[in-house]
Amino acid sequence: MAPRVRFAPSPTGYLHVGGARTALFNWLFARRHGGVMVLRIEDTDVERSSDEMVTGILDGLRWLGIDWDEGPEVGGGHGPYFQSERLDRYRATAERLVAEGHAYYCYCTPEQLNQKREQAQARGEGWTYDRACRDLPDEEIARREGERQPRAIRFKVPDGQTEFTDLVRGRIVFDHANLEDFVVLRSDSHPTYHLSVVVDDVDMAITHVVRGEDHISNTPKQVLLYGALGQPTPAFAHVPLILGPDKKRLSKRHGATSVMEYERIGYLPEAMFNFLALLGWSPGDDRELMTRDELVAAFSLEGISGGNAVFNPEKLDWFNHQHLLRLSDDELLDRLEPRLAAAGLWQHTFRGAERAWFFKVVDQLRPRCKKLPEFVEQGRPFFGEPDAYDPDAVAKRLGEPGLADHMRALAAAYAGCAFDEATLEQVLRQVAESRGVKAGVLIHATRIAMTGRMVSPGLFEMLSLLGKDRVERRIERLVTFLEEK
RNA sequence: GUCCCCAUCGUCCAGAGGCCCAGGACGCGGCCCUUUCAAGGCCGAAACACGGGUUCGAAUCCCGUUGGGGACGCCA
Repeated sequence: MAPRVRFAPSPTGYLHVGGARTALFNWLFARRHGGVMVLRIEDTDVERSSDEMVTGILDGLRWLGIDWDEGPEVGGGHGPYFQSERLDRYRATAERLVAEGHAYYCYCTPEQLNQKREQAQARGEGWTYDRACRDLPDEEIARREGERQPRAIRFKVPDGQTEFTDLVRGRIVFDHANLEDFVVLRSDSHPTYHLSVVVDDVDMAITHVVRGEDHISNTPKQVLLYGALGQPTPAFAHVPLILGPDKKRLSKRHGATSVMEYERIGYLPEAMFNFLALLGWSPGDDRELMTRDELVAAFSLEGISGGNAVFNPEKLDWFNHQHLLRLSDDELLDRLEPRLAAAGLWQHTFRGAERAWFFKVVDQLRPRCKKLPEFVEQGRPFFGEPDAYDPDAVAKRLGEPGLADHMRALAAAYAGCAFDEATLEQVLRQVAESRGVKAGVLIHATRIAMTGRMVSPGLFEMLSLLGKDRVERRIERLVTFLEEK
């Protein structure tokens, strides 16, 4: 049977890297086995959920290339896929549990419970619900119902143990003594997570629940619910968490955690995808740089490691650089256009007459850029005008006596020569020799003339790409600058 | 406090009893290339948390300790 998995985010925040990786593992598993990827929005927390967050999450998934077969915007035969549209299902199920003796009405108020909890904590003890309402006499219940007293519905946890097999960790056993009679339906008749997740996973015929390790301790409660509802339990796979450098759960204070933030900073989705996939999982061999298809082909839940993983930004940068290096010219062009346009450096001719030239420039930039914005900055001398001369560059490289004259001589020589790299280099070296200076003096000065900076792609490649007019103009400008200095 | 999970280089992983005085990658150091900066190539430093078992033999299995993480809500 084809597996059915789901990613079920709560729209109380943007898609963060931890959630993205969970979604990614689910997706890889579904695609690997020809299964179905379901996207479900868990918006039962009315207070904190918002539509804006829903779109944000969908955008994040789409950016990463994680698509879904059933869910928002695509529909499917097991919907609705928003929990807020399924409230009747949860209520009916909760009442059914009560009717069948698996759950009971609890009239304790949140205030009372908080008080008891705080008292216990003050004593340094944990607190679990004291089952005050578990065995209320029928008349008592009838009376309170008659008075329409607000009440929640709690699951009646039986004595014993619950065990389940986790696909990444093996057998896990919980003693019911450590489980409390948890609420399944709140007094406002909204379901809690435990109920809604089980009802939905049953309704949506989910076969494999792949989620964060923080859900392990919730699992026995849900297994109990499956049992009470007479449903088989799905397979579980709890994936490790992503940690910050301080080994604490990754959060805002560690820097960017929103997936779309990485898009904004200039990371490639394929790099992010590759990096995230390898964070806590490996194909079993030494491969690291992988395409989406290779990852799908190699994926297995067994390859997920048990320990938490620290998010390593340097390695993400490396992945990004490697994927940048492997992008086709056209793909790179597509991703660069909006950024160049935003910087006022885009010409429509880059897709037409100057297309080949554009790609040559980009080839020079590629090995030097780890993120997209660097193409804009380093490409500025090619696509626009050079920056103002960097004071450090001026101080370090323009101090040679007679430099203005040397540069004038270079300009004169360049005026009459072919503009290929080899000739450009040969001519420059000849000028340097005839004037009795080291070639480096002219090279560095010319680089500053072209870019305003001390670092750039190879000088002669650059000169050739810039063309005679621009090279002459920029050398003249430097000469003027030197003479006025 | 109770319960659960985890434990190989700084970091991410490989390793499913002998192939391991532990392999790859990022990062770091050095060298080469070189007009700068990268890229690239080569070399190097760097780990089986600790203690008991089991076994002819343990990074690999078991127990304990320690350490880290997670969960204990009418949040998801």
